[in-house]
Amino acid sequence: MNGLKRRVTIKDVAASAGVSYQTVSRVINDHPDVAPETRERVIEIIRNLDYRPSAIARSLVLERTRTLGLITQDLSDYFFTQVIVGAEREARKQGYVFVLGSTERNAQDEPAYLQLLLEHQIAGILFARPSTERDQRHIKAIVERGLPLVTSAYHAEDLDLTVVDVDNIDGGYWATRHLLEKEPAPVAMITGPAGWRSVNERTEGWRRAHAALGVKPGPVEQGDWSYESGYQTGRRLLKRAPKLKAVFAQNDRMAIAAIRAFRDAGRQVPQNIRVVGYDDVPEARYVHPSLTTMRQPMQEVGRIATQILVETINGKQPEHREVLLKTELIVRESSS
Amino acid sequence: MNGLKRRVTIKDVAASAGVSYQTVSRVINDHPDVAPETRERVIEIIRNLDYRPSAIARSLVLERTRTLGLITQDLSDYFFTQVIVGAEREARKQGYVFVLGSTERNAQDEPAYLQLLLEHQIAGILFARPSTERDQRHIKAIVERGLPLVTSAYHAEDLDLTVVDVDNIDGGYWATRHLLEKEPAPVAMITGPAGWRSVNERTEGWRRAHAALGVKPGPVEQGDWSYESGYQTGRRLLKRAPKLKAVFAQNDRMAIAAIRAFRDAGRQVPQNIRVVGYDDVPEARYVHPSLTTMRQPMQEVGRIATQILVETINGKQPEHREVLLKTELIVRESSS
DNA sequence: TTGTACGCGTTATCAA
DNA sequence: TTGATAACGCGTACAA
Repeated sequence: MNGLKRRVTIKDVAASAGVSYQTVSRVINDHPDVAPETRERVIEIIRNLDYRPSAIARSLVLERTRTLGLITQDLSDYFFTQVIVGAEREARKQGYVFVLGSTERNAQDEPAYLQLLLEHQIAGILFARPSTERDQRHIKAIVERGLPLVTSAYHAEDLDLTVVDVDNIDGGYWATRHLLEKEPAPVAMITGPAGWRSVNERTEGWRRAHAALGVKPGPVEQGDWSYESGYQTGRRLLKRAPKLKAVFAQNDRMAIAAIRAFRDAGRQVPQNIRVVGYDDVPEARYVHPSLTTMRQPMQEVGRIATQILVETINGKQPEHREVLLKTELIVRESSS
Repeated sequence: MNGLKRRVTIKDVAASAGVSYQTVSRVINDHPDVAPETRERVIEIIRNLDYRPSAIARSLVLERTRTLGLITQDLSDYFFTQVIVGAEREARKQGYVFVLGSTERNAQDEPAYLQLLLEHQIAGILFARPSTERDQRHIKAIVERGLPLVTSAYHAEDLDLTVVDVDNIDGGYWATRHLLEKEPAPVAMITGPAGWRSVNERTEGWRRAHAALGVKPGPVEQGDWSYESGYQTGRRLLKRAPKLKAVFAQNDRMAIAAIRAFRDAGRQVPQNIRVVGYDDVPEARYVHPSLTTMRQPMQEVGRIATQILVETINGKQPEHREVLLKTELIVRESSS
């Protein structure tokens, strides 16, 4: 077919070194019982022949792979791509690789990719996608199967999942509090879609901040994280509350688009309306006005999630079922 | 260790169905010689037992996997994440999975992940990253190994690679021509980093557009695709050419940041300076002013690249060594 | 310290 | 139409 050279096997190395292939195996796996000279000679040959042990054959006999499944949804979502970057780095460090599960929005075809992943004998799964009700069933199937599973930002009420996430209550609290401290007026909010835990939590933080400062909460509109929805909900907020002073948008995209909507309606940000977003996407610094936002340690989320996943695969019980990392308020023009 | 249930094997199915496991294998692989009733019974049992053939064992005997390697660099780059989305969808459709290679910027650790990929016996590699000189060596190693390789947007002078890309000369031409037709004044340009083929090509298109309309080309500054560099080069352009009328930035990020720099220097876009970007990132519609840009069919690039890769794996010689898809000019406020 | 036999789950070959 | 057997590359148990 194609010009793929025949694979160099452990036997080739053994023959070339004049030992049994068992000895070569011992060298590869750092077993103690092998004479130093033999070891050196074998290592030399391995290098010369550019021999690489077959992960396939190894997996077959060991009955476990060093392959992890990565389930994601939307690679254009900044949060999750950053999680993936951190996760992949950690996996590589540990000698694992990630195979890409579905990157589609459509949750219905999950069985297909799950099947694909299971056929590939993955040792564990990282769920790097937000919670929606639809895939509870699939998650449950994974858990029941006994397959190690760690999620980042994915929560399920009735399942005892290991979750690595950002402290969204805290994040929502400080985003709102920052606005309230500038001026103790109701802070309107643009939320993400219903059913997301991060949405409920950021909302809870927003509520608590108002309670803490004794201010009545402002109006709430629900978006879907997109620019488009940020623009639309921004317009609706203005209609409902023409004297709007401050807005907390639960992600940067909606914040940026809402600012655009305010501008189109003749309002100035931050002079008339102050805005805080969430994420600290790269463009937050460069849009006009630059955007005050809550920065999240996303790569760190991916790193820790992968670390816990590998530990779980190795039979260790995770110490905590939930790891929450802190956000950081980045103040820029939009709230000044 | 952990509670992983023992895997259901072909033998379990065979025993349960009262046939030899060979017969089961025939059913799985749709071989003709099997009695209809036997087939049905086996299929029934397979479903009941939730049996899935082991891709591992299958790969071992077939000496080829249905695993592809994905080498990428920067998941926060819109172009490549979209390519990946298209690639993953196509792979899944064909029964292949992608394993994630390095997502790091650092080209030095490539051997490590390449080794990891090779150990996993990948059937082919998709390079979804831009050309830089540094990894020529690794690419060459892959090609010499006879491993099927398709790149998207990655070109190498001395290697006969199969490349799927966007027609950047054409894109650069029309971006520039659009500005020149608004007003026949020199168009300044903010390029990407030196050494990128896409940069050279967009630059060539820019040059040709000036030639076509008989206008002397404007000044050129080199950025690195980042917002930050767009801001800095924007400022520098203003210093060099205070009467600047039009700018073509080779990506949207730099365009958005340059607009910000112009604003900070007291210039209005598009009233004083018209700007065109490249990519059509989602925020292009929502920044102020909204951004005129060249849209690229990125998912399509990924889809076609994967399709060609799988064909190559199956021993088919690709018809074209280079597939170029067309860009589309999206006119918005920044050039009006 | 080194070598031999066996098995992991599957497909291909050949015989029945 | 079906079954028995070898083979893929490797690690483990045991023997030498």
